[in-house]
Amino acid sequence: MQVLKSHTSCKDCPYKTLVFGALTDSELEYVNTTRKEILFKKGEVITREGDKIKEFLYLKSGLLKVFKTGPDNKDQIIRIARTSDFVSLLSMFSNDTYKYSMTAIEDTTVCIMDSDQIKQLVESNGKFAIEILNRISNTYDTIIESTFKIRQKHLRGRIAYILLYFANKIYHRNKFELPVSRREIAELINMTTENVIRILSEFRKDNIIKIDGKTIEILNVEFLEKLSKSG
Amino acid sequence: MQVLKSHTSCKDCPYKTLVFGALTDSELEYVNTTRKEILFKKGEVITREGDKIKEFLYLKSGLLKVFKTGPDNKDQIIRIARTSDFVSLLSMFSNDTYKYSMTAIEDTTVCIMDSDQIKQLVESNGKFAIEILNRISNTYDTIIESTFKIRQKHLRGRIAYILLYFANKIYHRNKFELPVSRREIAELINMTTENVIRILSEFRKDNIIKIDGKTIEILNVEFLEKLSKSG
DNA sequence: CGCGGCTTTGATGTTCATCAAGTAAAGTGG
DNA sequence: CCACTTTACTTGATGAACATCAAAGCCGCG
Repeated sequence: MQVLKSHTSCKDCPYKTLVFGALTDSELEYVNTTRKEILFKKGEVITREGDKIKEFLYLKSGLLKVFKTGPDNKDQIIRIARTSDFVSLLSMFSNDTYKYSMTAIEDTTVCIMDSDQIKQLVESNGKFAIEILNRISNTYDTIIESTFKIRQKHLRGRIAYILLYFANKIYHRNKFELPVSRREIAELINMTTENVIRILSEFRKDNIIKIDGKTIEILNVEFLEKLSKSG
Repeated sequence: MQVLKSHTSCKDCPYKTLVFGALTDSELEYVNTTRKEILFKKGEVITREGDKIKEFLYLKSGLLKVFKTGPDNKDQIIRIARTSDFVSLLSMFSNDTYKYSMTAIEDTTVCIMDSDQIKQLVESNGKFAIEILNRISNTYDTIIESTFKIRQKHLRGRIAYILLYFANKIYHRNKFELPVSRREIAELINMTTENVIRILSEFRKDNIIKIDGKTIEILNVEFLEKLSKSG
Protein backbone atom coordinates (compact mmCIF):
# COMPACT_ATOMS: atom_id res chain seq x y z
CA MET A 1 0.00 0.00 0.00
CA GLN A 2 1.35 3.33 -1.02
CA VAL A 3 -0.03 6.83 -1.04
CA LEU A 4 0.39 8.32 -4.48
CA LYS A 5 1.08 11.93 -5.18
CA SER A 6 -1.79 13.03 -7.34
CA HIS A 7 -1.15 16.01 -9.55
CA THR A 8 -4.62 16.01 -10.98
CA SER A 9 -7.75 17.39 -9.42
CA CYS A 10 -11.17 15.72 -9.34
CA LYS A 11 -12.18 18.47 -11.73
CA ASP A 12 -9.99 16.93 -14.42
CA CYS A 13 -10.76 13.31 -13.60
CA PRO A 14 -11.93 11.38 -16.65
CA TYR A 15 -14.42 9.51 -14.49
CA LYS A 16 -15.88 12.64 -13.00
CA THR A 17 -19.07 12.54 -15.02
CA LEU A 18 -19.93 9.05 -13.82
CA VAL A 19 -21.29 10.33 -10.56
CA PHE A 20 -19.58 13.54 -9.68
CA GLY A 21 -21.04 15.22 -12.70
CA ALA A 22 -23.75 16.54 -10.45
CA LEU A 23 -21.31 18.36 -8.23
CA THR A 24 -20.46 22.01 -8.72
CA ASP A 25 -16.85 23.08 -9.21
CA SER A 26 -16.60 24.29 -5.66
CA GLU A 27 -18.04 21.03 -4.31
CA LEU A 28 -15.52 19.10 -6.38
CA GLU A 29 -12.76 21.28 -5.00
CA TYR A 30 -14.03 20.51 -1.53
CA VAL A 31 -13.89 16.76 -2.21
CA ASN A 32 -10.48 17.13 -3.78
CA THR A 33 -8.90 18.62 -0.68
CA THR A 34 -9.37 15.49 1.45
CA ARG A 35 -9.02 13.02 -1.36
CA LYS A 36 -6.13 10.56 -1.43
CA GLU A 37 -4.97 8.22 -4.12
CA ILE A 38 -3.62 4.94 -2.85
CA LEU A 39 -1.99 2.07 -4.69
CA PHE A 40 -2.64 -1.42 -3.42
CA LYS A 41 -0.37 -4.15 -4.71
CA LYS A 42 -1.93 -7.40 -5.86
CA GLY A 43 -2.93 -9.38 -2.81
CA GLU A 44 -3.10 -6.46 -0.38
CA VAL A 45 -6.11 -6.02 1.84
CA ILE A 46 -8.12 -2.86 1.21
CA THR A 47 -10.89 -3.24 3.75
CA ARG A 48 -11.81 -5.92 6.22
CA GLU A 49 -15.28 -7.14 7.14
CA GLY A 50 -16.25 -5.45 10.38
CA ASP A 51 -13.90 -2.47 10.10
CA LYS A 52 -15.35 0.95 10.78
CA ILE A 53 -16.29 2.77 7.59
CA LYS A 54 -14.55 6.10 7.44
CA GLU A 55 -13.85 6.39 3.77
CA PHE A 56 -15.67 6.44 0.49
CA LEU A 57 -13.78 4.33 -2.02
CA TYR A 58 -13.61 4.75 -5.72
CA LEU A 59 -11.70 2.25 -7.87
CA LYS A 60 -9.64 4.25 -10.31
CA SER A 61 -7.77 1.38 -11.92
CA GLY A 62 -7.18 -2.29 -11.28
CA LEU A 63 -9.30 -5.13 -10.00
CA LEU A 64 -10.42 -6.26 -6.60
CA LYS A 65 -12.58 -8.93 -5.05
CA VAL A 66 -15.36 -8.27 -2.57
CA PHE A 67 -15.92 -11.24 -0.33
CA LYS A 68 -17.32 -12.60 2.90
CA THR A 69 -15.67 -15.13 5.17
CA GLY A 70 -17.92 -17.86 6.50
CA PRO A 71 -17.81 -19.48 9.92
CA ASP A 72 -15.70 -22.35 8.56
CA ASN A 73 -13.16 -19.84 7.20
CA LYS A 74 -14.35 -20.48 3.69
CA ASP A 75 -14.69 -17.35 1.60
CA GLN A 76 -17.53 -16.51 -0.70
CA ILE A 77 -16.75 -13.92 -3.33
CA ILE A 78 -19.64 -11.52 -3.76
CA ARG A 79 -18.31 -9.80 -6.82
CA ILE A 80 -15.30 -8.55 -8.70
CA ALA A 81 -15.02 -4.78 -9.00
CA ARG A 82 -13.22 -3.00 -11.77
CA THR A 83 -12.27 0.49 -12.91
CA SER A 84 -14.86 3.13 -12.14
CA ASP A 85 -16.60 1.10 -9.50
CA PHE A 86 -17.77 2.75 -6.31
CA VAL A 87 -16.80 -0.14 -4.17
CA SER A 88 -17.86 1.15 -0.79
CA LEU A 89 -21.45 1.84 -1.75
CA LEU A 90 -22.47 -1.60 -0.57
CA SER A 91 -22.05 -0.75 3.05
CA MET A 92 -21.81 2.91 3.79
CA PHE A 93 -25.45 3.94 3.76
CA SER A 94 -26.77 1.00 5.72
CA ASN A 95 -23.96 0.15 8.12
CA ASP A 96 -21.20 1.81 10.04
CA THR A 97 -18.91 -1.17 9.52
CA TYR A 98 -17.99 -2.96 6.31
CA LYS A 99 -20.13 -5.97 5.55
CA TYR A 100 -17.50 -7.36 3.20
CA SER A 101 -13.75 -7.57 2.85
CA MET A 102 -11.90 -6.32 -0.19
CA THR A 103 -8.55 -7.43 -1.55
CA ALA A 104 -6.70 -6.26 -4.63
CA ILE A 105 -6.40 -9.05 -7.21
CA GLU A 106 -4.38 -6.84 -9.50
CA ASP A 107 -2.37 -3.72 -8.72
CA THR A 108 -5.13 -1.31 -7.92
CA THR A 109 -5.40 2.43 -7.48
CA VAL A 110 -8.17 3.65 -5.24
CA CYS A 111 -9.41 7.16 -4.66
CA ILE A 112 -10.25 7.60 -1.03
CA MET A 113 -12.57 10.31 0.16
CA ASP A 114 -14.10 11.00 3.51
CA SER A 115 -17.40 9.15 3.84
CA ASP A 116 -19.03 11.81 6.00
CA GLN A 117 -18.17 14.40 3.41
CA ILE A 118 -19.89 12.34 0.72
CA LYS A 119 -22.95 11.85 2.91
CA GLN A 120 -23.03 15.56 3.47
CA LEU A 121 -22.99 16.17 -0.25
CA VAL A 122 -25.83 13.70 -0.73
CA GLU A 123 -27.80 15.70 1.78
CA SER A 124 -27.07 19.08 0.28
CA ASN A 125 -27.06 18.29 -3.43
CA GLY A 126 -30.23 16.59 -4.66
CA LYS A 127 -28.93 15.73 -8.11
CA PHE A 128 -25.92 14.09 -6.55
CA ALA A 129 -28.23 12.07 -4.30
CA ILE A 130 -30.12 10.82 -7.34
CA GLU A 131 -26.89 9.83 -9.07
CA ILE A 132 -25.64 7.97 -6.02
CA LEU A 133 -28.99 6.19 -5.74
CA ASN A 134 -28.77 5.21 -9.37
CA ARG A 135 -25.24 3.91 -8.97
CA ILE A 136 -25.96 1.99 -5.81
CA SER A 137 -29.07 0.38 -7.26
CA ASN A 138 -27.22 -0.65 -10.39
CA THR A 139 -24.40 -2.17 -8.40
CA TYR A 140 -26.75 -4.19 -6.25
CA ASP A 141 -28.93 -5.20 -9.20
CA THR A 142 -25.92 -6.57 -11.01
CA ILE A 143 -24.87 -8.65 -8.03
CA ILE A 144 -28.34 -10.08 -7.58
CA GLU A 145 -28.81 -10.79 -11.24
CA SER A 146 -25.55 -12.67 -11.62
CA THR A 147 -26.03 -14.56 -8.37
CA PHE A 148 -29.45 -15.78 -9.44
CA LYS A 149 -28.21 -16.61 -12.90
CA ILE A 150 -25.30 -18.62 -11.60
CA ARG A 151 -27.24 -20.55 -9.03
CA GLN A 152 -29.54 -22.12 -11.57
CA LYS A 153 -26.74 -23.33 -13.82
CA HIS A 154 -24.89 -26.62 -13.76
CA LEU A 155 -21.15 -26.54 -13.13
CA ARG A 156 -20.26 -26.50 -16.81
CA GLY A 157 -22.56 -23.58 -17.39
CA ARG A 158 -21.05 -21.70 -14.47
CA ILE A 159 -17.53 -22.10 -15.81
CA ALA A 160 -18.71 -21.01 -19.24
CA TYR A 161 -20.39 -18.01 -17.65
CA ILE A 162 -17.33 -16.92 -15.70
CA LEU A 163 -14.96 -17.34 -18.63
CA LEU A 164 -17.21 -15.18 -20.79
CA TYR A 165 -17.49 -12.72 -17.92
CA PHE A 166 -13.72 -12.23 -17.81
CA ALA A 167 -13.45 -12.11 -21.58
CA ASN A 168 -16.34 -9.71 -22.20
CA LYS A 169 -16.76 -7.64 -19.07
CA ILE A 170 -13.24 -7.35 -17.72
CA TYR A 171 -10.64 -7.79 -20.43
CA HIS A 172 -12.61 -7.26 -23.64
CA ARG A 173 -10.64 -9.90 -25.48
CA ASN A 174 -10.66 -13.68 -25.80
CA LYS A 175 -7.17 -14.22 -24.47
CA PHE A 176 -6.43 -13.03 -20.97
CA GLU A 177 -4.62 -13.86 -17.81
CA LEU A 178 -6.85 -15.04 -14.99
CA PRO A 179 -6.49 -12.61 -12.09
CA VAL A 180 -7.75 -15.21 -9.64
CA SER A 181 -6.82 -18.70 -8.55
CA ARG A 182 -8.97 -21.73 -9.31
CA ARG A 183 -10.05 -21.68 -5.71
CA GLU A 184 -11.24 -18.10 -6.05
CA ILE A 185 -13.21 -19.02 -9.14
CA ALA A 186 -14.80 -21.72 -7.05
CA GLU A 187 -15.65 -19.20 -4.34
CA LEU A 188 -17.17 -16.90 -6.90
CA ILE A 189 -19.46 -19.37 -8.62
CA ASN A 190 -20.10 -21.67 -5.71
CA MET A 191 -18.41 -24.95 -6.54
CA THR A 192 -15.32 -26.85 -5.43
CA THR A 193 -11.78 -26.07 -6.58
CA GLU A 194 -11.38 -29.60 -7.92
CA ASN A 195 -14.39 -29.25 -10.16
CA VAL A 196 -13.24 -25.89 -11.47
CA ILE A 197 -9.98 -27.55 -12.54
CA ARG A 198 -11.71 -30.64 -13.87
CA ILE A 199 -14.08 -28.70 -16.08
CA LEU A 200 -11.39 -26.34 -17.31
CA SER A 201 -9.32 -29.40 -18.29
CA GLU A 202 -12.34 -30.89 -19.98
CA PHE A 203 -12.85 -27.69 -21.99
CA ARG A 204 -9.17 -27.76 -22.89
CA LYS A 205 -9.37 -31.37 -24.11
CA ASP A 206 -12.40 -30.49 -26.20
CA ASN A 207 -10.54 -27.56 -27.77
CA ILE A 208 -12.97 -25.02 -26.37
CA ILE A 209 -10.23 -23.16 -24.53
CA LYS A 210 -6.45 -23.14 -24.43
CA ILE A 211 -4.80 -23.07 -21.01
CA ASP A 212 -1.27 -22.10 -20.11
CA GLY A 213 -1.09 -21.64 -16.37
CA LYS A 214 -3.15 -18.57 -15.64
CA THR A 215 -3.48 -17.63 -19.28
CA ILE A 216 -6.74 -18.61 -20.92
CA GLU A 217 -7.69 -18.31 -24.53
CA ILE A 218 -11.23 -18.94 -25.61
CA LEU A 219 -11.27 -20.83 -28.89
CA ASN A 220 -14.96 -21.59 -29.21
CA VAL A 221 -17.02 -18.66 -27.99
CA GLU A 222 -20.29 -19.96 -29.42
CA PHE A 223 -20.01 -23.19 -27.48
CA LEU A 224 -19.44 -21.35 -24.21
CA GLU A 225 -22.30 -18.99 -24.93
CA LYS A 226 -24.68 -21.85 -25.61
CA LEU A 227 -23.53 -23.64 -22.48
CA SER A 228 -23.81 -20.52 -20.37
CA LYS A 229 -27.36 -19.89 -21.55
CA SER A 230 -28.73 -23.40 -21.38
CA GLY A 231 -27.37 -23.99 -17.90
CA MET B 1 -57.65 -5.48 -6.84
CA GLN B 2 -59.63 -2.77 -5.20
CA VAL B 3 -59.05 0.88 -4.44
CA LEU B 4 -59.70 1.52 -0.79
CA LYS B 5 -61.12 4.68 0.64
CA SER B 6 -58.50 5.86 3.04
CA HIS B 7 -59.68 8.13 5.78
CA THR B 8 -56.27 8.58 7.25
CA SER B 9 -53.54 10.87 6.07
CA CYS B 10 -49.83 10.02 5.74
CA LYS B 11 -49.38 12.38 8.64
CA ASP B 12 -51.16 9.93 10.92
CA CYS B 13 -49.67 6.78 9.42
CA PRO B 14 -48.06 4.58 12.07
CA TYR B 15 -45.28 3.72 9.62
CA LYS B 16 -44.52 7.34 8.83
CA THR B 17 -41.33 7.51 10.85
CA LEU B 18 -39.79 4.58 9.01
CA VAL B 19 -38.81 6.73 6.09
CA PHE B 20 -41.17 9.62 5.84
CA GLY B 21 -40.03 10.95 9.17
CA ALA B 22 -37.70 13.23 7.28
CA LEU B 23 -40.54 14.91 5.43
CA THR B 24 -42.14 18.11 6.61
CA ASP B 25 -45.86 18.29 7.22
CA SER B 26 -46.43 20.10 3.97
CA GLU B 27 -44.37 17.55 2.04
CA LEU B 28 -46.39 14.77 3.65
CA GLU B 29 -49.54 16.55 2.66
CA TYR B 30 -48.23 16.75 -0.88
CA VAL B 31 -47.58 13.01 -0.95
CA ASN B 32 -50.94 12.35 0.59
CA THR B 33 -52.84 14.07 -2.21
CA THR B 34 -51.79 11.59 -4.91
CA ARG B 35 -51.53 8.61 -2.64
CA LYS B 36 -53.84 5.65 -3.12
CA GLU B 37 -54.45 2.61 -1.02
CA ILE B 38 -55.10 -0.55 -2.93
CA LEU B 39 -56.06 -4.00 -1.76
CA PHE B 40 -54.72 -6.97 -3.68
CA LYS B 41 -56.33 -10.29 -3.01
CA LYS B 42 -54.12 -13.31 -2.50
CA GLY B 43 -52.77 -14.38 -5.86
CA GLU B 44 -53.28 -11.06 -7.65
CA VAL B 45 -50.46 -9.59 -9.65
CA ILE B 46 -49.15 -6.26 -8.36
CA THR B 47 -46.41 -5.54 -10.86
CA ARG B 48 -45.00 -7.41 -13.79
CA GLU B 49 -41.35 -7.67 -14.84
CA GLY B 50 -40.81 -5.21 -17.68
CA ASP B 51 -43.73 -2.91 -16.85
CA LYS B 52 -43.05 0.79 -16.79
CA ILE B 53 -42.45 2.09 -13.31
CA LYS B 54 -44.86 4.87 -12.52
CA GLU B 55 -45.52 4.28 -8.89
CA PHE B 56 -43.71 4.05 -5.63
CA LEU B 57 -45.07 1.16 -3.63
CA TYR B 58 -45.24 0.76 0.07
CA LEU B 59 -46.53 -2.43 1.64
CA LYS B 60 -48.93 -1.44 4.39
CA SER B 61 -50.13 -4.90 5.32
CA GLY B 62 -49.94 -8.41 3.94
CA LEU B 63 -47.32 -10.45 2.20
CA LEU B 64 -46.04 -10.61 -1.36
CA LYS B 65 -43.38 -12.40 -3.34
CA VAL B 66 -40.87 -10.67 -5.57
CA PHE B 67 -39.72 -12.95 -8.36
CA LYS B 68 -38.13 -13.29 -11.73
CA THR B 69 -39.26 -15.61 -14.50
CA GLY B 70 -36.52 -17.51 -16.29
CA PRO B 71 -36.34 -18.38 -19.98
CA ASP B 72 -37.77 -21.85 -19.28
CA ASN B 73 -40.73 -20.26 -17.48
CA LYS B 74 -39.39 -21.32 -14.15
CA ASP B 75 -39.67 -18.66 -11.49
CA GLN B 76 -37.04 -17.74 -8.99
CA ILE B 77 -38.31 -15.94 -5.92
CA ILE B 78 -35.98 -13.12 -4.93
CA ARG B 79 -37.59 -12.36 -1.64
CA ILE B 80 -40.75 -12.18 0.37
CA ALA B 81 -41.81 -8.70 1.41
CA ARG B 82 -43.88 -7.93 4.46
CA THR B 83 -45.51 -5.03 6.23
CA SER B 84 -43.54 -1.80 6.07
CA ASP B 85 -41.46 -2.86 3.10
CA PHE B 86 -40.75 -0.38 0.35
CA VAL B 87 -41.13 -2.93 -2.36
CA SER B 88 -40.44 -0.80 -5.39
CA LEU B 89 -37.06 0.43 -4.22
CA LEU B 90 -35.33 -2.40 -6.02
CA SER B 91 -36.00 -0.96 -9.42
CA MET B 92 -37.04 2.64 -9.41
CA PHE B 93 -33.69 4.38 -9.10
CA SER B 94 -31.81 2.23 -11.59
CA ASN B 95 -34.43 1.30 -14.16
CA ASP B 96 -37.50 2.71 -15.78
CA THR B 97 -39.11 -0.73 -15.90
CA TYR B 98 -39.58 -3.27 -13.15
CA LYS B 99 -36.84 -5.87 -12.96
CA TYR B 100 -39.06 -8.21 -10.99
CA SER B 101 -42.67 -9.27 -10.78
CA MET B 102 -44.70 -9.08 -7.60
CA THR B 103 -47.70 -11.11 -6.57
CA ALA B 104 -49.71 -10.99 -3.36
CA ILE B 105 -49.37 -14.22 -1.40
CA GLU B 106 -51.77 -12.98 1.24
CA ASP B 107 -54.40 -10.27 1.04
CA THR B 108 -52.22 -7.23 0.80
CA THR B 109 -52.75 -3.51 1.13
CA VAL B 110 -50.34 -1.32 -0.74
CA CYS B 111 -49.88 2.41 -0.58
CA ILE B 112 -49.22 3.74 -4.04
CA MET B 113 -47.54 7.07 -4.59
CA ASP B 114 -46.27 8.71 -7.70
CA SER B 115 -42.65 7.69 -8.31
CA ASP B 116 -41.67 11.01 -9.86
CA GLN B 117 -43.00 12.77 -6.84
CA ILE B 118 -40.84 10.66 -4.56
CA LYS B 119 -37.80 11.26 -6.73
CA GLN B 120 -38.50 14.96 -6.54
CA LEU B 121 -38.60 14.76 -2.76
CA VAL B 122 -35.30 12.90 -2.73
CA GLU B 123 -33.85 15.71 -4.75
CA SER B 124 -35.22 18.51 -2.63
CA ASN B 125 -35.00 17.01 0.84
CA GLY B 126 -31.52 15.79 1.77
CA LYS B 127 -32.53 14.02 4.95
CA PHE B 128 -35.17 12.13 3.03
CA ALA B 129 -32.51 11.12 0.49
CA ILE B 130 -30.34 9.71 3.25
CA GLU B 131 -33.26 7.77 4.67
CA ILE B 132 -34.14 6.33 1.29
CA LEU B 133 -30.52 5.37 0.73
CA ASN B 134 -30.43 3.67 4.07
CA ARG B 135 -33.63 1.77 3.35
CA ILE B 136 -32.60 0.70 -0.10
CA SER B 137 -29.18 -0.49 1.06
CA ASN B 138 -30.70 -2.46 3.87
CA THR B 139 -33.18 -4.12 1.58
CA TYR B 140 -30.52 -5.14 -0.89
CA ASP B 141 -28.10 -6.24 1.84
CA THR B 142 -30.72 -8.53 3.29
CA ILE B 143 -31.37 -10.15 -0.07
CA ILE B 144 -27.70 -10.71 -0.73
CA GLU B 145 -27.01 -12.01 2.72
CA SER B 146 -29.79 -14.56 2.66
CA THR B 147 -28.99 -15.65 -0.88
CA PHE B 148 -25.37 -16.32 0.01
CA LYS B 149 -26.35 -18.04 3.22
CA ILE B 150 -28.79 -20.31 1.47
CA ARG B 151 -26.55 -21.25 -1.38
CA GLN B 152 -23.92 -22.78 0.86
CA LYS B 153 -26.38 -24.96 2.75
CA HIS B 154 -27.50 -28.47 2.00
CA LEU B 155 -31.16 -29.04 1.31
CA ARG B 156 -32.02 -29.95 4.88
CA GLY B 157 -30.34 -26.76 6.08
CA ARG B 158 -32.28 -24.72 3.56
CA ILE B 159 -35.61 -26.09 4.71
CA ALA B 160 -34.62 -25.48 8.32
CA TYR B 161 -33.66 -21.94 7.40
CA ILE B 162 -36.89 -21.15 5.62
CA LEU B 163 -39.07 -22.63 8.36
CA LEU B 164 -37.29 -20.53 10.95
CA TYR B 165 -37.60 -17.55 8.64
CA PHE B 166 -41.37 -17.86 8.52
CA ALA B 167 -41.60 -18.54 12.25
CA ASN B 168 -39.26 -15.76 13.41
CA LYS B 169 -39.36 -13.07 10.76
CA ILE B 170 -42.87 -13.26 9.39
CA TYR B 171 -45.27 -14.76 11.89
CA HIS B 172 -43.42 -14.48 15.20
CA ARG B 173 -44.75 -17.77 16.40
CA ASN B 174 -43.94 -21.46 15.97
CA LYS B 175 -47.26 -22.44 14.48
CA PHE B 176 -48.28 -20.77 11.28
CA GLU B 177 -49.94 -21.30 7.95
CA LEU B 178 -47.54 -21.41 5.02
CA PRO B 179 -48.47 -18.60 2.63
CA VAL B 180 -46.73 -20.34 -0.24
CA SER B 181 -46.94 -23.66 -2.04
CA ARG B 182 -44.19 -26.26 -1.84
CA ARG B 183 -43.18 -25.24 -5.32
CA GLU B 184 -42.76 -21.64 -4.24
CA ILE B 185 -40.59 -22.72 -1.34
CA ALA B 186 -38.49 -24.56 -3.88
CA GLU B 187 -38.26 -21.43 -6.01
CA LEU B 188 -37.20 -19.41 -2.99
CA ILE B 189 -34.41 -21.65 -1.74
CA ASN B 190 -33.35 -23.16 -5.04
CA MET B 191 -34.33 -26.79 -4.94
CA THR B 192 -36.98 -29.04 -6.47
CA THR B 193 -40.56 -29.26 -5.29
CA GLU B 194 -40.19 -32.98 -4.68
CA ASN B 195 -37.28 -32.48 -2.34
CA VAL B 196 -39.07 -29.78 -0.41
CA ILE B 197 -41.88 -32.24 0.21
CA ARG B 198 -39.53 -35.11 0.94
CA ILE B 199 -37.58 -33.20 3.56
CA LEU B 200 -40.69 -31.74 5.16
CA SER B 201 -42.06 -35.30 5.48
CA GLU B 202 -38.77 -36.43 6.93
CA PHE B 203 -38.92 -33.67 9.55
CA ARG B 204 -42.49 -34.70 10.31
CA LYS B 205 -41.50 -38.34 10.80
CA ASP B 206 -38.69 -37.28 13.11
CA ASN B 207 -41.11 -35.19 15.18
CA ILE B 208 -39.30 -31.96 14.37
CA ILE B 209 -42.38 -30.38 12.87
CA LYS B 210 -46.09 -31.11 12.66
CA ILE B 211 -47.77 -30.72 9.28
CA ASP B 212 -51.43 -30.34 8.48
CA GLY B 213 -51.74 -29.20 4.89
CA LYS B 214 -50.41 -25.68 4.85
CA THR B 215 -50.22 -25.45 8.62
CA ILE B 216 -46.80 -26.03 10.10
CA GLU B 217 -45.90 -26.26 13.75
CA ILE B 218 -42.28 -26.34 14.79
CA LEU B 219 -41.80 -28.80 17.63
CA ASN B 220 -38.01 -28.82 17.90
CA VAL B 221 -36.65 -25.34 17.34
CA GLU B 222 -33.14 -26.19 18.56
CA PHE B 223 -32.77 -28.94 16.00
CA LEU B 224 -33.76 -26.66 13.15
CA GLU B 225 -31.46 -23.93 14.40
CA LYS B 226 -28.52 -26.30 14.56
CA LEU B 227 -29.31 -27.64 11.10
CA SER B 228 -29.72 -24.17 9.67
CA LYS B 229 -26.38 -23.06 11.05
CA SER B 230 -24.30 -26.09 10.21
CA GLY B 231 -25.48 -26.25 6.63
C1' DC C 1 -67.85 -34.62 -13.49
C1' DG C 2 -63.56 -33.96 -15.49
C1' DC C 3 -59.54 -31.22 -15.74
C1' DG C 4 -55.53 -29.05 -14.08
C1' DG C 5 -52.74 -27.80 -10.37
C1' DC C 6 -50.85 -29.20 -5.90
C1' DT C 7 -49.07 -32.84 -3.08
C1' DT C 8 -46.90 -37.16 -2.14
C1' DT C 9 -43.88 -41.34 -2.56
C1' DG C 10 -40.81 -44.43 -4.87
C1' DA C 11 -37.31 -45.78 -8.16
C1' DT C 12 -33.42 -44.45 -10.89
C1' DG C 13 -29.45 -42.27 -12.60
C1' DT C 14 -26.64 -38.11 -12.82
C1' DT C 15 -24.15 -34.58 -10.87
C1' DC C 16 -21.32 -33.24 -7.72
C1' DA C 17 -18.48 -33.01 -3.24
C1' DT C 18 -15.23 -35.43 -0.78
C1' DC C 19 -11.10 -37.98 -0.04
C1' DA C 20 -6.62 -39.22 -1.40
C1' DA C 21 -2.27 -38.65 -3.51
C1' DG C 22 0.95 -36.54 -6.25
C1' DT C 23 3.32 -32.68 -8.90
C1' DA C 24 4.49 -28.05 -9.48
C1' DA C 25 5.19 -23.43 -7.95
C1' DA C 26 5.93 -19.97 -4.68
C1' DG C 27 7.17 -18.12 -0.50
C1' DT C 28 10.30 -18.36 4.09
C1' DG C 29 14.02 -18.55 7.11
C1' DG C 30 18.73 -19.84 8.16
C1' DC D 1 21.12 -19.42 -2.06
C1' DC D 2 19.31 -23.70 -0.72
C1' DA D 3 16.41 -26.62 2.26
C1' DC D 4 11.95 -26.32 3.97
C1' DT D 5 7.19 -25.31 4.17
C1' DT D 6 3.24 -23.94 2.38
C1' DT D 7 0.01 -23.02 -1.23
C1' DA D 8 -1.70 -23.90 -5.84
C1' DC D 9 -2.79 -27.17 -9.21
C1' DT D 10 -4.10 -31.72 -11.05
C1' DT D 11 -6.20 -36.43 -11.61
C1' DG D 12 -8.64 -40.45 -10.14
C1' DA D 13 -11.79 -43.14 -7.31
C1' DT D 14 -15.85 -43.30 -4.45
C1' DG D 15 -20.11 -42.44 -2.47
C1' DA D 16 -23.51 -39.02 -1.13
C1' DA D 17 -26.65 -35.63 -2.41
C1' DC D 18 -29.69 -34.34 -5.50
C1' DA D 19 -32.67 -33.91 -9.90
C1' DT D 20 -35.53 -36.30 -12.81
C1' DC D 21 -39.08 -39.40 -14.14
C1' DA D 22 -43.21 -41.84 -13.13
C1' DA D 23 -47.53 -42.72 -10.93
C1' DA D 24 -51.18 -41.93 -7.99
C1' DG D 25 -54.27 -39.36 -4.69
C1' DC D 26 -56.30 -35.02 -3.55
C1' DC D 27 -58.74 -30.75 -4.01
C1' DG D 28 -60.94 -26.82 -6.09
C1' DC D 29 -63.13 -24.94 -10.01
C1' DG D 30 -65.59 -24.39 -14.20
